[in-house]
Amino acid sequence: MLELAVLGLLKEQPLHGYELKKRLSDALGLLWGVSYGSLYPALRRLERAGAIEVVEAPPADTPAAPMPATGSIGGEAAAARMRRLGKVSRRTRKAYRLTTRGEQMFGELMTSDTGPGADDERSFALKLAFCRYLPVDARLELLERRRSDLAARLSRARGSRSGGDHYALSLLEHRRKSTERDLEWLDELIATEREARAANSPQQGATA
Amino acid sequence: MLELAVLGLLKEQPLHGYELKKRLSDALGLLWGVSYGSLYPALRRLERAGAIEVVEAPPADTPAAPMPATGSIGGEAAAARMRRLGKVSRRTRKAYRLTTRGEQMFGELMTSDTGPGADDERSFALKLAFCRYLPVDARLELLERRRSDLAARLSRARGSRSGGDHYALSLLEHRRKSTERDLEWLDELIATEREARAANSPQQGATA
DNA sequence: GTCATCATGTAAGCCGTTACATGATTGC
DNA sequence: GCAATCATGTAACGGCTTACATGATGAC
Repeated sequence: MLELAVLGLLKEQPLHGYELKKRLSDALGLLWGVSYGSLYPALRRLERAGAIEVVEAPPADTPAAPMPATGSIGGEAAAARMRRLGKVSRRTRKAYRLTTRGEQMFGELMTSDTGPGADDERSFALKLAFCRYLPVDARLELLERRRSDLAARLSRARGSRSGGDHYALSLLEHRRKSTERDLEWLDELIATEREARAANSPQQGATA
Repeated sequence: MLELAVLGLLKEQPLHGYELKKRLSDALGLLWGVSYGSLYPALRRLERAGAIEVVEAPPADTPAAPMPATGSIGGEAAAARMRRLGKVSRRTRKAYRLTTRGEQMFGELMTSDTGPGADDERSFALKLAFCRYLPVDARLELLERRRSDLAARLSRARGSRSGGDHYALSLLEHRRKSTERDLEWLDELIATEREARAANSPQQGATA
């Protein structure tokens, strides 16, 4: 999971560990707080696996300027200050770039439904955050897999005997409603996706 | 967390490992799937810590009969079949019972806000499922602590720059709504709790 | 020179998992 | 006897955390 997050971030631009950590904690951090103790080992694993490599030419000091709203904020403040002061800040940092093998690995991780925590909340959220890199069909498959997982959970929840006191019941009920709303949301996403696909290949029947 | 779940279940009645696992997977299992590999070591830890002890007199073969809807279902089927057939089924099982130290430990775990995963979803759900054992004030504190955690998360989510594409935005928006609903739900629980407290000690001012 | 920040890493440990090994009891 | 189920455990591993150790750079 961490590796997927790293690969996804590096797909956009080369970054070094410190910056990666900040982006994981800022942009995606609303749903994740990663620590150095897991990030750096992950980077080494990925490097050994040939999925990423150290970039020799420095990455022009976090070049998020031309893009409108892609990067994080906190990381930019310091960099912007340095730029204003005319400093380039060549510290001992190692920026990593995705290799071809890394692209491939990213694709595998994005579409795999096996492995630990394949159907959990965070895993899906992460994949959704990066699913712009997927072809439409894979995107739809991701959404529909999640949908069927949630539907299964919901029917289990509905079929379960209501064992417990007021609090347990309230909890179960709240979770049930929450899952129902998740399903509605997913249905919207799926519908949008289907429309987009239909618009891109209008020669096919629309109701298929 | 596992230990809290075990203590909570044993508070109701003595159980052996196999049955505990079933209840964790059935009743609470909608939000948790525990394996033997973690359950039995946890039982040993708890026993060494003096929180639970092996019950010598067999616990009358899972005596959930007098209670209306407290226990799980799946576990009862087998037991009921045996009862029908007149067998008592004295296998090599070890039933555990909560000690005084265990009661104390349960209280500490229920009210502690430190430790790993103190503010995560599952931890709160678990505590809520057992909070009938808490005094009203502790219950309110639990609910309000959770409320303030969620409120903080929400304000962070609102203040975050909307970095990302359609999918990331949709995800953030959905999570924001979801958190808002969690807060509403918590507010209901808190209100109910306050009413109950007021009803139990009506000599105090109602608007305090 | 010293402090804050940037930056990279290691070590120990927690909490849980899967897979495996073992054995008792009962139904057939 | 044999298979299914009940029941208890161990071994190996995974992934992530906290705490710690180290050092470069730049502001003042």
